[in-house]
Amino acid sequence: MTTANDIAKRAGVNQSTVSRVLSGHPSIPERTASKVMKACRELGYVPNAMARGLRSRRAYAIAVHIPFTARTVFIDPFVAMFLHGVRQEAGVRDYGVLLSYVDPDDLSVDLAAIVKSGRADGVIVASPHSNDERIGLLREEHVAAVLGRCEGQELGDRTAFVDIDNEHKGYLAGRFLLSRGHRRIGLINSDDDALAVRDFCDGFGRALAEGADDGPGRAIRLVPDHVQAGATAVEAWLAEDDAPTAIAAGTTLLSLGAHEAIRRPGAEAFLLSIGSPLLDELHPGAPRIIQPVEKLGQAMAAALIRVVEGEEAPPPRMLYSHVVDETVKVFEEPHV
Amino acid sequence: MTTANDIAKRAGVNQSTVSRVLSGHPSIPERTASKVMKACRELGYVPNAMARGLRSRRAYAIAVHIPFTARTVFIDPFVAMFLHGVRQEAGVRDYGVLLSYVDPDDLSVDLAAIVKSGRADGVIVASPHSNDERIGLLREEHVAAVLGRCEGQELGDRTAFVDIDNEHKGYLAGRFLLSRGHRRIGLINSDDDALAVRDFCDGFGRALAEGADDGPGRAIRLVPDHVQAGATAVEAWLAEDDAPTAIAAGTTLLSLGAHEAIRRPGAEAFLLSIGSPLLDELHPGAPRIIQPVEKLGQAMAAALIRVVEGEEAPPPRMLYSHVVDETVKVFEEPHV
DNA sequence: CTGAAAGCGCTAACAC
DNA sequence: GTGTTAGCGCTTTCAG
Repeated sequence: MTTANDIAKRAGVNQSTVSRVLSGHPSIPERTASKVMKACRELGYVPNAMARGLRSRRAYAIAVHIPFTARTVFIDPFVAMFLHGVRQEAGVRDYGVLLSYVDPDDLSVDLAAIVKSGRADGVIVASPHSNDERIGLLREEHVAAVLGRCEGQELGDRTAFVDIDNEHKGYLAGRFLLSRGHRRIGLINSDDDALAVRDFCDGFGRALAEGADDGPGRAIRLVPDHVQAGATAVEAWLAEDDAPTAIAAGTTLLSLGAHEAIRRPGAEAFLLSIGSPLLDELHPGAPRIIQPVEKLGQAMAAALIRVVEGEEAPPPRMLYSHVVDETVKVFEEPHV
Repeated sequence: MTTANDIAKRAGVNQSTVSRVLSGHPSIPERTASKVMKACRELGYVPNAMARGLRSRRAYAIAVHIPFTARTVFIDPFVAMFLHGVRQEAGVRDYGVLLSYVDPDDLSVDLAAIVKSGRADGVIVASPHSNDERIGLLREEHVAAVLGRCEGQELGDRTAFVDIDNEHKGYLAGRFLLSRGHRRIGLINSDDDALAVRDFCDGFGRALAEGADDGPGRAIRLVPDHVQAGATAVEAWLAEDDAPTAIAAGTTLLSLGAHEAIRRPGAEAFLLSIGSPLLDELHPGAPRIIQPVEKLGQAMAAALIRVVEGEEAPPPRMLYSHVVDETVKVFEEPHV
């Protein structure tokens, strides 16, 4: 194992000089720096992260907490894309990414422990049900964390918020369908009690109020978040007398289910799906809502790293979706 | 921040005794242990992983290297399930899981660096194209690693191999279709040059030789690994004169594509898919090959941890798939 | 600008 | 059985 001391000897300088060169300390003459760098290269030196972390009281790593219990996680590409974004941003800033373990049978896992142990400097909590009690603990322990939108959460000085604006997403969906000339528009969404779902519905309702024939009461249907449930529900809906002429689906799985339904004989409706690589494969070119999922991962990582590096927690931030139709036309709704 | 010293003072013992208690050292009287544990609980003590790692020269963490560039990774639940398995096993053994960052544009990332830096004790390389040159470096640097099957890789003393037996999987697929009475059976698989694909085809060919009418030459078709490509190919195939009466699909996406094809008018064939939560959603109850994906993650993590804990690298290990049909009947092929 | 030296919190000899 | 002690490899004062 090569240490900074080995480099120092080889370069004929003091070990602390090696440290300074490697951490980009100012006022190091070119000549010294290059000597050191050369020695590093020759010996294939990689600084020991533990020693560095122990001394500097920083892990240069962030943890990502994702409840892997949900079956949906295995199906919806959301998580993979999100993680990709996190890694990208963390990688750029030379931070490691740790998967925070969650025992499926024991959700009482201590989210703060991974930070208290010094393995990570902060946590990204990517739970859709982020208003659980454990989050309060993070703030109490002054653990750096970034969360999605969570109602009723106080802003700790080490807590940042970044999320996709689901209300806007729902509004966007409604506005888009209206813009296509539809007046009886419907939304099928998950019956999950996640905030994301409620916000989406709220936004959709707001759009409805601005131009649809139906009120929100009749235009939104909540079903279990499964392909088959979505297919069944949409099929039944379209068979009704006052069936909508256009439907938006609020989740990836329901989108797939809705696609099943509208191609069954007798059913006919314009369908707006949630976009994902999966949808692109199965229904290329379908009108779809594009969510900035990778960007969400990046933004959460960036916000967290900012906090752990001592900057003030940035103000809550929302990311906005857009609609793509006919593979070229992009539909956007300005967000206030 | 609470340290072992704080615990020691509170419990009225020496700091090293605290260390001993926490690392389950033998011959510690019940009374001392409980005093220490009590103090830990009261102060919410979490040992500092860096200090521990620095001293013991172990990170108690493993890295997972997954090439996140491939679009397929976002669609196929394989990766999420695999990661789940890894985390599960690592969690049980109190190891952290680190995502090894891969710059999509720069695959020259040093796989050994994460271990040399002391952030992780070993690497799981989950690349499907695992016969790339970087792996040789792992062995040269004596980095603990666990790989899938890779042709031509020498066994380093710190290198373990665990993989799903794809040859067996192909054989299983062929045998299953034959067992259902089909004599003209076909396989549609990815045209990717991954070993996994070749092995699958080999195994399928072996089964064919034992009882199908066609030779392997005509019975296997390779197409790009996309839903649409699979659908088109299967549709065309089934329209031919000597069309197979049963088809196996070799990948998740091709399975979905094949499903598209066989429900188009005029096409008719028995279809054996690759199982996944995604398939369950879209085509519940379809005959399918169940691969032990989570188990693969667990097994790779277990093998790696064994190696990093100083045990000899276990011999290469294969995991076997089975077929589920009619939601109850399980079809297995013994593996030699 | 660079060297010397003091630890970060823990583990693991080594004493007793 | 438990205390004492010497570091692990690095960062960071403090001198010079």
